[in-house]
Amino acid sequence: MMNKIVTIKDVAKKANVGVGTVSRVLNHHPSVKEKTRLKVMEAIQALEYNPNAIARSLKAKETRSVGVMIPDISSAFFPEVVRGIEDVASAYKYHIILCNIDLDREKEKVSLQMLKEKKVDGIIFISNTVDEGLRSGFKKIEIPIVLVSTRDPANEFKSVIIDNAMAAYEAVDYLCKLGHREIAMIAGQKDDPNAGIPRVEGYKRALRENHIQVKEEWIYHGDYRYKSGYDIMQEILKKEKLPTAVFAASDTMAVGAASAVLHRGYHIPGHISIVGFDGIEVSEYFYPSITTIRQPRYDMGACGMRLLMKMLKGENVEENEVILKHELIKRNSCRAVRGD
Amino acid sequence: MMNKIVTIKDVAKKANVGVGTVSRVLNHHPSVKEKTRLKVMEAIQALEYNPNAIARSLKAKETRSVGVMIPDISSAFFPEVVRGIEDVASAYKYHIILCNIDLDREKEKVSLQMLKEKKVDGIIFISNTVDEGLRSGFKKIEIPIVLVSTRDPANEFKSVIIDNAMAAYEAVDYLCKLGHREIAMIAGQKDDPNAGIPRVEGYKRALRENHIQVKEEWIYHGDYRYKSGYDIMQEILKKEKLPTAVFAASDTMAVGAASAVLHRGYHIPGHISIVGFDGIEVSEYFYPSITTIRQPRYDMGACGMRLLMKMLKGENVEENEVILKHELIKRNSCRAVRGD
DNA sequence: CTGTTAGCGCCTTCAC
DNA sequence: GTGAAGGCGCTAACAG
Repeated sequence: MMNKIVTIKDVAKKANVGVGTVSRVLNHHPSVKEKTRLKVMEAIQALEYNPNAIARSLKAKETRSVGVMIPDISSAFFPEVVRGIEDVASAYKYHIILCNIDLDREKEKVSLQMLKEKKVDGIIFISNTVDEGLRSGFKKIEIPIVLVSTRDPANEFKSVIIDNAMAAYEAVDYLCKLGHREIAMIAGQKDDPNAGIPRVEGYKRALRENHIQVKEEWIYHGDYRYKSGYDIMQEILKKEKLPTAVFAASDTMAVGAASAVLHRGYHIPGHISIVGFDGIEVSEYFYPSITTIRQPRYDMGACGMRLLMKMLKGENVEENEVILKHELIKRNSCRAVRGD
Repeated sequence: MMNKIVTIKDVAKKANVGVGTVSRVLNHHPSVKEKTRLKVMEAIQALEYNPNAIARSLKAKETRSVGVMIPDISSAFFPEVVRGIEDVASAYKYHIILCNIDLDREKEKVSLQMLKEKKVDGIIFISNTVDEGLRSGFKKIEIPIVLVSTRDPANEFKSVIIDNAMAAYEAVDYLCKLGHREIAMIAGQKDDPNAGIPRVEGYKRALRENHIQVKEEWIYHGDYRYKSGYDIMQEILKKEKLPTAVFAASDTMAVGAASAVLHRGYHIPGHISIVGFDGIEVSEYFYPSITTIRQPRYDMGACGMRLLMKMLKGENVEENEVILKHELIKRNSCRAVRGD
């Protein structure tokens, strides 16, 4: 049920003016005599009138709402991104409609259809890869769309992202400069064009540039979650030759790996150094705190939303891909090793 | 900008029927001949028509949307609650409008006004205390409202919550039964009727029932955040006489406290045992994993939303306060101490 | 400056 | 069974 119905008409009657005048007052139209404006305002107060955004939307053909499609709000990486989006949105008097997609193409479709019917003005799509089906779905809906923390291989949509390869490079280079030469990697999925492949690339390049041979068998693939980090680390710890450092493609895996190390009775960073990726809170709260690459999650959301707002206002947006700066945060999970 | 405009009228024309008939088909009205139904469906397909939820809402006086007012989506406790809400909402074809309130009464007002104008059908209000201003705001808006993880002292609104006093009691009783007699508490704010006061009460009752004297100076007050846990623990560690166990009113503070203990060179649980509260992920991922009280966050959200749905459908809801079950999760941060 | 009117897209009587 | 018409609350164009 919607609210009690005090309409613009009631206000008009009460103030002895036409509905047009009330509308003008509401929209701060300049051409209203101060005196009548006051009369109208009074009536509005008296009747406790508030405008009906639905009716307004119907007329204006804009809803001041944007859809936010996200894998899972309860996954540690995203809440901060959403917060960034929401802050910018509410500054512009927009609201967001959250859709949890769970990396499920079917849910994606359903949500997209829903957003279409709810007539959102734009969409922010987070983290999942953009495949052919999605791309055509996006094109059909004919509203501005911004990708955050993912990119469109075909480059048809604007995106906000960090330079994953570069970030991974810096993380691993840091370990190399610390003297580590035996560095394993707990990577993401092999076929993830987003957080998977580029981070492995960065890892390899850092090794090469530091004249360390890349050993493919030291690259393990997890799913960014705690358990996979833990399990893979257990695996690593069984080997004859242990690495002196491990680079994980997510903080959650890094923490899983760290727990496995500690559980086994080794010391961090005494025996093994660890670097994570993302900069979520757990990397800071873990003991020892984990060195990591910080992704500017809040800014990614905020920047994506600002971009979308520009597009909604019809402003020209030149850049097709916004690369935000990441940051290597040095904490207590890494030590320098002596060369011998 | 809203979508391209293919309206019910276009469909009607294309199918050679009246708009009424199209509407009936859309709403699965029984009294439509199969043959015309097919004709209409065809036209819908051909034109790629999709209904305009805005227009529908205007007519129907319901938007199928609910407002969710939350302190801060980027705070660890809430995302899972929101996920629960969203899952139930989308099952009913509702969507949610997220508002971050930051425990700021002014933002609260602004958001409430916004939700009013957007004509949400109901509101879920999370975690903040319900004061007089808010209560009157809620009453004016005249739509169903459900409180989650908080309650209304005046009992005018339905709520979904756990038994905080009981949960705290169980946590501390567990420590007592393990043989601890020197148990400090890192509590929440003194005046928080929600997660503050009841948890202290539970702590005290557990001590009393285990014939342990309550020492007020062993009750410290933090703000549920990491730093306050860390700082307070440092304070505690400076004392002559150390407690053998610490009960924190949030996992985040528990982890902060644990870090301080480890940083100081003590062992957990060897020297000091720790119990947290909430059951957020960090309590599980920390090393050693932290014993805690799990709040069923997802269910709290889902249950709150189901309650709201019932109210929206006009069903009678007898219970005024739903108490969900918490759970003591025993992990590796507590040890038994020998009586002497 | 301000009142009146015609829709925005949809649903719902009310006749036929 | 189905078409036509009225109206949900609002804005914008057109007169005055």
